[in-house]
Formats: sequence, C-alpha cells, structure tokens
Amino acid sequence: MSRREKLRQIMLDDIKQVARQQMAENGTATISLSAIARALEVSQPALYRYYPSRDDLITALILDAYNDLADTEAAADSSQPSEYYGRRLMAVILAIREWAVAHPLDFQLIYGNPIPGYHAPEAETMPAARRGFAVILRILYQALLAGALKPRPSDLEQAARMSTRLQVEENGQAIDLPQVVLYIGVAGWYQTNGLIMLELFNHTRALIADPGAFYQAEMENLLNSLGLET
Amino acid sequence: MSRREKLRQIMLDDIKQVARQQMAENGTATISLSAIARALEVSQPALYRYYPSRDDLITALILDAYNDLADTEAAADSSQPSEYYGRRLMAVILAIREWAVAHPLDFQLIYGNPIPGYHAPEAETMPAARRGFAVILRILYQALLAGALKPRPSDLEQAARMSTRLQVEENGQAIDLPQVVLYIGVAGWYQTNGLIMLELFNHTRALIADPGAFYQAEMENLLNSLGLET
DNA sequence: TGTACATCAGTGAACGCGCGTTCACTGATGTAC
DNA sequence: TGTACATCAGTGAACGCGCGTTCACTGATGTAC
Repeated sequence: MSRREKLRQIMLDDIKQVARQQMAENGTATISLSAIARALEVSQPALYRYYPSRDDLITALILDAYNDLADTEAAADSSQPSEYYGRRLMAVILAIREWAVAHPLDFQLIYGNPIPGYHAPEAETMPAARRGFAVILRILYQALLAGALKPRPSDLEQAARMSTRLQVEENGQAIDLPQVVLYIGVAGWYQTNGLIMLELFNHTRALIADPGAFYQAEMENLLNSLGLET
Repeated sequence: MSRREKLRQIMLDDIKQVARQQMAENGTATISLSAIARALEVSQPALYRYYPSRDDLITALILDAYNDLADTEAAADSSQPSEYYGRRLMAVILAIREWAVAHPLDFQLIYGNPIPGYHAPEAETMPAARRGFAVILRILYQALLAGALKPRPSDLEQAARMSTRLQVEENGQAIDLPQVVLYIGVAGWYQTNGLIMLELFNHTRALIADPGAFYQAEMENLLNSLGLET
C-alpha cells in the first residue's frame, strides 16, 4: 500500500469516526457532511473525494456496524469450548447487549428507525446483516445435531410458519438449515432486541434495578427451556 | 364552546393531522413547521398561534399517540367478558400490534429513536406512557387474585429484580401491585415490542410468512405457559 | 340595539443559520522513461 | 538520476434550498355596557 493509499485509508476512517461521534451527540438522523468537514478542519467539498454522497457514507457506517457486531459475536462464540452449546449461546447473547450498550447509536442505525431520505442498497446491507444472525444459527444447528437442543412441541409448530429455507456453511459445504433452528433463532432475536431497545430508550429505567442481570436471567430461562445448559 | 374556540380546536387538530402525514412520508425526525404551513396554505408564523414551538407540537403528537394506544387497549379489554383473563389479555396484545401496524410512525414516535434536538417534558409524557401499560397490569393482577394466572418459579425469581412498587386503582382505592405482576407485564412488553419492531422495520419480512399469525401464536404460548387460557 | 374596546388569527418581511452538491482551479504526490 | 506527465487531494465560490423564530402590523371576531 503506497503512502498515498495509506493516507486515504486514514481519512476514510477518520470521516466515519467523526460521523459516529456526531450520531452519538445528535442521533442517527443528523449525520451531516458539513458538520464532519468542520470537525476535520477541511473544506466541505473535500469529503466528496472519499464518499461520493451522504448516502454512501451512511451505507459505510451501516456495514461497519453490522460487521463489528458480527465480529463481536463470533469472538464471544469462540471464547467457549465448542461442545458447550448453551454457554456459547449465552456468551454471544451477552456480547450482543454489551455491544449495543457500548455503541447505542450503531445499534439504532441498524435496528432503529430508518434515516429520512436514505435508501439502503439491500444488495450490500443484507449479507452484512445476515452475518451476525448466522453465528447464532450455526450454534443452534450444532446443538440440535448433538442432541443438546431439545425443541418443545410448540417450537416445532412455530417452525412451520417460517417462510424461507436458509443455508449454513458446515465444513465448506452448504447445508439446509432445519426450520426449527431458524424459528428459535428468530425467537431469541426479537426477545434480545426488544429488551435492549426498551433499555436503550430508557423505558425500563424506573422498573428494572440491574438491566444487565435482568437480561441475562431472562435469556438463561429461555435457553434452559430449550434444554440448553448454561 | 364559542365559534372561535371551535375553529381553534379544528386548527389544532388539522396541524397535528398534517404533521402525522409528514411523519408517515419522511419519518419522525423530519416534522417541520414550514412544511406543515405549506400544506395548510397558511403562513409559517401563523402556526405559532397554536403551538408555541416545534417541541410543543411534537409533545402533543406523543401524548396523542400514547393516549390513542391506551384507548385502543382499553377498548380491546372490555370487548371480552371480564372473568376470561387470558382472552382479555390476548385481545389487548393483538390490539397493540394492529395499532402499531396501522400507525407505524406513531409507534416509532413513542418507542423508536428519539427525535434529534427534541426533549420530552417527562412530567407530561410519563403518565400518558403508563396508561397503556396499566391496562395490562390490571388484567394480570385480577387474574392473579382469581388464581387464573399461575406464575412459575422463574417468574418469582425475576420479580425480585423489579426496582419499583407500582400501584393500581381497584374500586377507587390504590393498591400495591405484586412484583410478579409487574415482572410479567415487563416480559410481555419487551416481547411484543421486539417482535413489532422487527416487523415494522422489515427485518423479518423474508423469514416469517404471516407476521400476524406468528405474533399471535408466540403470545398464546407465552400466556399458556403462565396458566392463562386463551 | 348600538357603540367602544379588547382579543385573537393571520400576514409579510426579515434574521441567521445549516444543508448537499457542483464547478473550475491550484498545488502536491507519484510514475514512466 | 532527472525530466515530463498523469493522478490525486483539497480549495473557494457559488447554487438553490429549507429551517425555526421574532417582529410590527392589519383586519376580523367577540364582549361589556
């Protein structure tokens, strides 16, 4: 990488970093190129050398958020011995909340209100969005094969309502994911997200003493009810 | 009410109505007095006769949303015979999703990202926010007294994590609400909200065939696990 | 019932601000021979 | 190693736009006697 390319990379990152700071102060909807230019002490048109438009910058931020969350999940997963499926899931689930609390605006960027006037290029954002979800699905699938995950009758009923067949990579080949795994993944997803959202937007502040402990206990109950030991 | 007061009331409502339309088109963050004035074919300063500032208009919209949702819940509750607690809860839970799907922007206004630059006067918004939650808590409390609601051991454990004592009005007097009722209310709340949010923001579009049926089945499982018959 | 006054709705002009984006350009950095 | 050229980063000026809010004002509606 040439000197020029290195400087360019630094500037690309600096712009995103300042944008994240601005979001943290004023919300996702107020990302503004002129404010970023001011903070970087650079003229406004200079930014167009790096991102051809405001939308492209937002897309870059969204992709970073999805990927950062997925990386965090993957790291939490591999921090546990691979045959302890419940502990692996629990580690990932706790990592998700910790990431959301540490990066509330990145979380809002991907799971909150859409930004007015911005249209996501789904061909780019969808694969990034799936990465984090795939971490959980893979663990659930392995747990099912090993007999550690024991779906209840109601889980099997709900599994029939899933409309897609997803595939997972296992040992280099793509395998059809059982619908019950997809269902349990979705169930865990909406429960974690729901609790995190209420916490982030202060709706439960007056009700729950220790949101982290509450979250953990809720999710342990969910995993235990599926036969998974944590 | 005098003729002048009537006209004033109509204008107050028209302004909110147009604001809701603008939100529906561009998101909650873009509520703009000048756009509203344009739509009403009136000069921009004229709006200041009705709402002293943009923040006051937003507050009015938020209060309307909370109250409308609470009214919808109360109506659903009273559509069922009072001794069928499970059915009453189910009716309320379904009404919440239907309201959210019918008024997605009102839902975002109260449960989604905060609006940049807007600060809610909590003394006004908190009581309105509690109204809808109170509908559910009252049913749960009555069901507990009647023995229809059967908390599991894990529910009692989680109840200990609640940090407030709430009160409910029963026959004109305020009664301390058991913590387990508050806990079950919170658990239902984050699960309904989580599922509704994922649906509203299209995250589950490709995964769930019929989101309404899925939601209903999920919530039925939750109520049944608490001993409540639907 | 008529008159005098107070109240209120609405206007046009202005203030001061920020926004995304385009354009023609200067000057520095890198590349080919 | 030196020169000629291409590439790239960054600038200042400008365009056209929308925003919330204040002000002094006009004219219509309501009220008191």
